[in-house]
Amino acid sequence: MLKIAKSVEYALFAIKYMSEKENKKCSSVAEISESQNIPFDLLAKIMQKLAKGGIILSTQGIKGGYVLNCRPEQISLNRLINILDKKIQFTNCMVDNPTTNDCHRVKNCCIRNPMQKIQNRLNELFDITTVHDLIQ
Amino acid sequence: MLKIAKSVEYALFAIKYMSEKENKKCSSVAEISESQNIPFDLLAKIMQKLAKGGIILSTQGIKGGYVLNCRPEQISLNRLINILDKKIQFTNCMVDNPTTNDCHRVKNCCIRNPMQKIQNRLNELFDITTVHDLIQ
DNA sequence: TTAATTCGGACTAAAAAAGTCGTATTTATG
DNA sequence: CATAAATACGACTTTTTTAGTCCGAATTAA
Ligand code: FES
Ligand code: FES
Repeated sequence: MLKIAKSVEYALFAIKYMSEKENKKCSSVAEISESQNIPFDLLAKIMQKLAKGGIILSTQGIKGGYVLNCRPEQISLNRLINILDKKIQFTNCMVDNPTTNDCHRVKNCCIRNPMQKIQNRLNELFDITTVHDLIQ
Repeated sequence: MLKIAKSVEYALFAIKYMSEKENKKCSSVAEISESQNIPFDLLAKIMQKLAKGGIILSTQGIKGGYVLNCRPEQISLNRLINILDKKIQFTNCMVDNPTTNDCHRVKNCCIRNPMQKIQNRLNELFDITTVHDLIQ
């Protein structure tokens, strides 16, 4: 089944929440988790990845939390997916230098090139789609 | 990870094999499985689905096997995916009449419409891509 | 000092995909 | 008619991936 990971879905709702927060106040994981019905621990991990990925800024300690570091218009779906360690990889040979370890057919794989082309189209689609497009 | 199911990959190789068979002779699962390095039992199930889906015709009994029932140009990737019981479903709410059972957010889900649009684009892509495009 | 918060890794559980097995049915051929 | 080689079909197991949980540490406002 070709599906978008739940973590990406959760990240979208979290970003939406933060983007609607008045005058750039930061939001705690607890706050987002409760209001958006997302498991706390899971969301905590997602937020840490978003912070590492530069999408949000964190403040530690009591009264800490997260703020958006850029506008949803500036975040592509593809970037979000990458930050959350998810991948678009149609076949095992869709990597830079595929070895027989990736797939034994690699030496003489007739589907590699055509598959790559479709995958590229999907990547383009995910590149031009912004988080803003998805949460408005 | 957005990936194409192995069964779809296997089906492509099987169809390629059958399409290259001279004068419409039928191919047994054993024959395809060995030449294409695909687990016998798994391929057997795939072939049965392809037969039910009308892509290939089966002949039972000794000297039986499968023949293509249409040309690879006439089979879209989407059709192949559907026949093999795989789905393109980005979120749980990407169904005809989503209930709160599919996802509790369904009543007021802001990502449903925009997600549906991207998913539609992917479906279009998979509709215009034929098996022939993938195995040449 | 304390309590609320992020940080980060290890772990478990659930779901999906991949693969295996057993038994029945079909049919060409000796 | 008996046999062997093939498909038919469903149940089952294993592996992989995703989702979710837990715990202890570090940070910091009050
Ligand atoms: S599918 Fe295996 S190498 Fe391309
Ligand atoms: S994501 Fe749950 S209803 Fe759309």
